[in-house]
This record gives sequence, C-alpha cells and structure tokens, in this order.
Amino acid sequence: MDVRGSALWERVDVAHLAVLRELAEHGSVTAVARATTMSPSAVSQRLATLQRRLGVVLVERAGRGVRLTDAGRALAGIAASVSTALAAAEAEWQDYRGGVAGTVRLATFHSAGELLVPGLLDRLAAVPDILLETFDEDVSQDDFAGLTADYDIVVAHRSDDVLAPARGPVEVRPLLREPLDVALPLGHPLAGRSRVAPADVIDEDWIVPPAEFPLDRVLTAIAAQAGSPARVVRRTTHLPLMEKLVARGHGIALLPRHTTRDRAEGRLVLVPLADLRAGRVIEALMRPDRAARRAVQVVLDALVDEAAPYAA
Amino acid sequence: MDVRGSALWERVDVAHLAVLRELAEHGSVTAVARATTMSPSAVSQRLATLQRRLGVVLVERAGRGVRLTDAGRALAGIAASVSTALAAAEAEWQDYRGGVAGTVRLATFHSAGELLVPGLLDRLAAVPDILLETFDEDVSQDDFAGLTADYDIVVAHRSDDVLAPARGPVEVRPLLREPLDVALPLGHPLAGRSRVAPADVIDEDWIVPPAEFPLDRVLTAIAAQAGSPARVVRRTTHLPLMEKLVARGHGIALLPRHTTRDRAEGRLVLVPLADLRAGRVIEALMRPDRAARRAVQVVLDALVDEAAPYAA
DNA sequence: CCGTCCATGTAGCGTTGCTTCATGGACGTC
DNA sequence: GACGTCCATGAAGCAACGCTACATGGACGG
Repeated sequence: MDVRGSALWERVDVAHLAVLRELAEHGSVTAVARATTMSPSAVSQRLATLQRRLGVVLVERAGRGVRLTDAGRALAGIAASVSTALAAAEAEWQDYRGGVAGTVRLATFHSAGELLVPGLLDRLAAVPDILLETFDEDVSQDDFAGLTADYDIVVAHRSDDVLAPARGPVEVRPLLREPLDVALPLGHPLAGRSRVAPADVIDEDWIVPPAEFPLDRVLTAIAAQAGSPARVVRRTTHLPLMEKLVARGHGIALLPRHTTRDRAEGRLVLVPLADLRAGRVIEALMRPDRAARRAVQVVLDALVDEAAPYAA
Repeated sequence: MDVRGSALWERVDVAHLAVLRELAEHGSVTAVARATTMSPSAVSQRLATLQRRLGVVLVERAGRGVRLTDAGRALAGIAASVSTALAAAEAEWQDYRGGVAGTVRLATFHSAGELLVPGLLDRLAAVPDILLETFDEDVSQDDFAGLTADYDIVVAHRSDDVLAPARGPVEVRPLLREPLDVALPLGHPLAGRSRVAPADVIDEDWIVPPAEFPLDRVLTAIAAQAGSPARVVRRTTHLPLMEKLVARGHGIALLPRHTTRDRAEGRLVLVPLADLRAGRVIEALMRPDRAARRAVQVVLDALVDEAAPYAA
C-alpha cells in the first residue's frame, strides 16, 4: 500500500491473498474455483504467482489434491484478518453512504427455516437493497461451522446438554432455545398428561433423526435417565414425516415445541418432559469477515428479532 | 476480497484507495506523485477511476489545486485504517518469516540527530536487513506532525510548558526530556553560580531561535516570570552558531543541556535556571500504518534505548 | 498581460491475469 | 494390473488495465 519501506503489498495483491484463505477453508483448488466463480486454472495461477512473488512455498501436492504448508496456513490466517479489516472498512463506507446494499446468503435447517424465514422476509421487505438468498442445509451437529465458508449466515442447532465447543474463528449469535416435547398420537394413553417422565416413555417405539443430530442426543439423555436403551424404529431428519408417523401411531418422537405447534397442533399432542431439561439451542454462525458486512448485520438483527418471541 | 455479497473490493483496488489517503495528507496531486514516485497523471487517473467505480465525487478543483469533498475525506479516513490493517498483517507475516527487513526513513532536528543518530546506527548495525535513511528537518513546533506523511519516524520537540495537544491520528512515543540551561561565556559574572533566577538574566542580550520554536517559548516564560521583556539580539536555529556567539560574548542563550555538554563544554558555561521548570520534550511521531511496520518498530525501540540515559 | 504552476485529458505501450485446452499424476474400480 | 475419473497445472491467446510521456487548459502572481 505504501511505496517506500518494505511494501509487501506492492508485490502481493490482496485478491491473490484471498484465494489462499479460501483454499484453507475449502480444501481444494476446484472447490475454491466453484465458490468464487473462477476457473480452476485461475486459482492455481494466483497461488503460483503468490508463491513466486513471496519466494515461499505455500501449497504442496497431496495425492490428487493440494495441502497448505505451514507457511501457507500462517499466511491464510493473516489473509483472514485482512478480509475482516477490509469488510469492516467497507461497512464503514456503507455507513457513510447510507445505503445497506448487498446479497446475503442464509443457510437454515428445515425447521428453523420454517419457523423464521417467512417472518424474516417480511421484516426485510422494508430494506429493498438487500437481496436475501436462502438455502436449506441440515448437517450433523459439528458440521455447521464448516458451512460458514459457503454462506454468510448459518443457522445451526445443537442439543443444549453440551457446552458450545470452541468453534475457532467463527462468530456465534444465539437466537433461541427451543424446548423439546414428547409427541404422542391423539389417542395415546399418556396424551392427557401435563408432563411425562423418561421412565413413562422409554419403552415406546421411537422415531428420531440420525445419530449426532441434536434431537438424537436428547433421546440418549432420556435413555440414560430411564436406565434402559430407547428402541429406535425409524430415523429421518424430515420433521413433517416424523409428525405424520407419530399421528398415525407408528411411534413417538421428540419434537421441537414451537416449530411443531405452528404446524401440526391438532393432529398430535405435545407433552413436556419432567425431570429432564430437554431442548436444542439455535444460533447463527458467521465467519468474522462476513459478519462485518452491514447487510449481513441487518439480516442478522432481523433474525434475532424474529426469534425473540421464542427466545424464552 | 470476497466475490459474493457487496464486494466493494472487486471494484476498488486498495492501491487506488491509498492515493486518496496520501492526497488527504499531502494536499495536492503533485505532492502525492512526488512522495510515491508516480507521475502526476497516474495519480490523477487513479483518483478518476476510483470515483468512476464508486460513483461518488471524491475530489473537486479548488483554484490551482484540488480539495477533497466530504465523501473524499470520509473515504480517506477509511483508507487510513485499511493501511494500518495491511501494515499490521505484513508485520505478522514478517514475524512468521523471522526477517525484519525494510527501509526506514527517520527525520530528526539537528540537535536530536547529533545526540541520538550515531548511537542509533551503532545499535542497528546488528540488524543488517534494516536500511536506515536519516534526514534533517527542523520546523516550528506545530509542523512536526505534518512531516509524518513523508517519514516513517519524526523526532520532534516541544517546550514542556504546554500539554501535548491532540495530534489527531499520529502516534507518539516519548524519548526524553532535556532540561534547558542558561549558556554563559566563560568570563561572565554569573558563570560561577550554581543556579540563576530569571531576574538575574533577563537584562542580558539574548540569542534564540525564531518564534514558535520550543526554545523561544521557554524564553517567553522567563520574561513573564521576571516581569520584563527579553531583549533578543539574534535569532537562529543553528545551535553551534548560538554556542559560538555565546562563547565570544555576543549574548547569552538557552541551550539544551545534554546536546551542548556533549559538544561545547569547556568553551562556555551552563547554569541551571532556578524557580522555573525549563525544558523541552523530545518524542517520536509516526503515522499508525508506519508504526505498525516491524522495521519501524525495531528502529523506534533502538531510538528509545538510545535516549534512555538522558530520559531523566 | 504573461509566465508559471497545477491538474487532467489523450495516445501508445507494456504488463497482468483471465479463459480455454491439453497434459500428467493419483486414486478407485473392474 | 489396466482403465476411467478426478484434480491440479502448464501453454497459448486475448482482453483489460494502468502506466509514461506529452499536450491542453484553467488559476494565480508579478
């Protein structure tokens, strides 16, 4: 940036540096090319010139793909902070100009999308300069953070029995905690109860998502408390399917209270669990540089507002 | 930096932004061209493309030169923070690589240069990768800050009767406080005294630097305390000349203790002032982005070390 | 009123970096 | 063990960008 002195930036373009950072997150040249709408060759050439200009080896081949060297990892970390600073500067400029324009890519898992996206779009209708693109992404509990490489905001969930782990360089904003209730068909013997204990329901047939999904972890806790394992008869991540199966008597399930009430109340019964704090935490994850963008912040704030009624 | 989203940095190059910042500090296109070794036309074209890409007017003509618009000033401020972030990133990279290379431009006023530069060079001999360029710059008290646009480190002085004023975005590192003594010829009636009061010396012929230089301000304070104005017979910033004039009986002067003692002791007598705290503060001034460079920090640390013996 | 200074256009050139296509190595499969 | 696939990289060609050098046109001062 400055001509005199050492002037790293006379030789190295920040745009070139950015691909290194993307490579660190996406893991392969082709993935970076896909994510940035460049050709793989362009990505490769950028990396090559970067290394030539710096006189340092940053990437090395590893089998079919590439791997960052130590120096590459170090520089990618630096590139991340540059990204964040640049995004902050851009935000400052947008503040000055008044406009909050931009495209925001939001990933939600199904039930959160159902719960939050419609109201979110209503709120954002007042901000015409922001284009919100929404995507469905439901992955296992630990994989949400990785999605932040592809989206500006990732709505993630985890069972609230585990502390939020160190998630590295990802920013977290809590949205809501959603209690999990036992869903029973209308004619079920326990359907009239105001609460049920783990021991009451452990011998039922259960319908839950695959292992390592938040809802599954809670069932594990129930089984632990009841002292006997749960009998899982079907696994699916698709909540409406779970509801239909429960309604027709094919088993019972743990279902998120708000989401289910909005949709399936009347076709089945939700009974809170006694003796166990069962719930899932829903939060927004972002890479710091993306979080620094004003358009992202506006969407995030709207998301928090939208979630507020459920936040209890 | 990022392809999706609003992507200001896809349109605007940080190098282009940098010229705006330089323009804000140097004030004219030609001055920026000189400072950056580009042609004036290149500077002008960068500004033009910057405005075209942003769709905003940043500079406007003012008489023979140009003036920043409000938007231009705002963006220049942002450019400054970008510069700092980039310099910090470069420093991080240099830390990783181990080397501390670079050219550092140091401006000193004459007596500080005499006092500090020889020892500074000794200290830096151990760091072969740093090239130190030194320059003499002695300006009036308030103009030192402006020199930071042209040098990495500016050694400045001010009389210590005034509080350091808000110096905007300039970083300050104190180096030493140098007492000012009354310099008398060897045979002077007061030459044997251990201290002299303002009233003792106010009726002498005085030799001082031009107005608004630190030493002049101290004489003003002496006159105020003595209750009568000082009779100034000659003005010069050149300390050796002042010493010679004093030694030959053409008047007396206020001279910095350490500098003078190193050079002229034996040819004149230095007597401390009683009833008045007379001294000048010597400090290093830097622009934040320059201060973030490791090479600059190394030189600065050496400078502080070199000044330490006098720091009392 | 003229000379000087400053900024900005214009022409032309060099460099850079992209796309497209071809090559070559590594892995999985039949 | 050979083939197909996937991935990264090299070469050729082209387009765009930004610079230097020079010319133009206001604005200030003598």
